[in-house]
Amino acid sequence: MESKKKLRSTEPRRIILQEIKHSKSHPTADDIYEIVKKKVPRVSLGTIYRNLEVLCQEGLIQRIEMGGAQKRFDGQTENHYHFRCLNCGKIEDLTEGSLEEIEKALNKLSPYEVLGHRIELTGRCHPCKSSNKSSESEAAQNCN
Amino acid sequence: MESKKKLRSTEPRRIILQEIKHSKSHPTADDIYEIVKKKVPRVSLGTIYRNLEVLCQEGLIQRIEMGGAQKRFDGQTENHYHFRCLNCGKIEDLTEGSLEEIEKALNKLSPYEVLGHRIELTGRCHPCKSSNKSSESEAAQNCN
DNA sequence: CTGCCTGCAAAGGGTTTGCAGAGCT
DNA sequence: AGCTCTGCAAACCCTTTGCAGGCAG
Repeated sequence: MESKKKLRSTEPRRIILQEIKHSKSHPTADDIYEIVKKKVPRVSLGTIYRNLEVLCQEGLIQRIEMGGAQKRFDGQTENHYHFRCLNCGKIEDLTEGSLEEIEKALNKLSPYEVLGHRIELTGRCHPCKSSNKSSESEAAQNCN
Repeated sequence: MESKKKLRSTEPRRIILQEIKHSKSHPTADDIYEIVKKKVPRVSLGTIYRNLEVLCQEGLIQRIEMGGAQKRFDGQTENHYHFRCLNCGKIEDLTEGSLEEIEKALNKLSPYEVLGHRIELTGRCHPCKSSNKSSESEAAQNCN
């Protein structure tokens, strides 16, 4: 299922992988570009995208493409769910809880062959809830 | 929560709303453009996008922005789930089944205030499964 | 040495926006 | 009449790609 080709270990590639694995912020391609540029000033955005693509193919990282404009990347490749704050846009992993019962129920849901699934919860993170300043309306839930 | 401003009833807007409500194919902006153009040849893509935006804000339609490149729109505004075929890209609504037990389990999942959620199942629809020609590899599940 | 990987720059696709005129209400 | 909506076209943003040179294995 994964390609397992021989990947070369180049400096940009090493840094990209390492940053995504260590980051908890689900960075965008551009976030990663900025980070890598600090260590490899001449790196280009094209290189970032090409490496993200390759690393995804190898199953070393994962793409998140649910709500929101830009794609984000996740170093955790196990199946898990995401919480996205409608106010500040932050994305967090949901790893706690009884995923099993959900997954069991999900598999009954489709008449087709189910190979995978994605779940994204939306709402407000604690900081946004307490500060209570809504930078985006709640209508964003249905239409961001 | 929804704006409920006075929307004018113009021909493009009427047709756009009607088409999305009647369509089961979760059309993209461009799909809608093609349809509307048959009845209003001079309509522009800008008008399509502006109206989709407004209709979303009013809660009359819904955006689907999970996997896949282009955004798609859905006339059904109730919370429901989608199945996307990894092979042909088709998106179908999942309305059957015990959504309740899933939703109950989901609400326990996040430490934050949960306002909504999206679930997308991926797999193969019947036609693609039987024809068995994979236009995209299954690796696409994690990385499309 | 081989061929993967890179930087650069241009192209691509989808979406948004500024403008002046047209159409609802 | 007044303000929204429209067509048109340009701008935008993110992402992808072609090319020639560079570097890992």
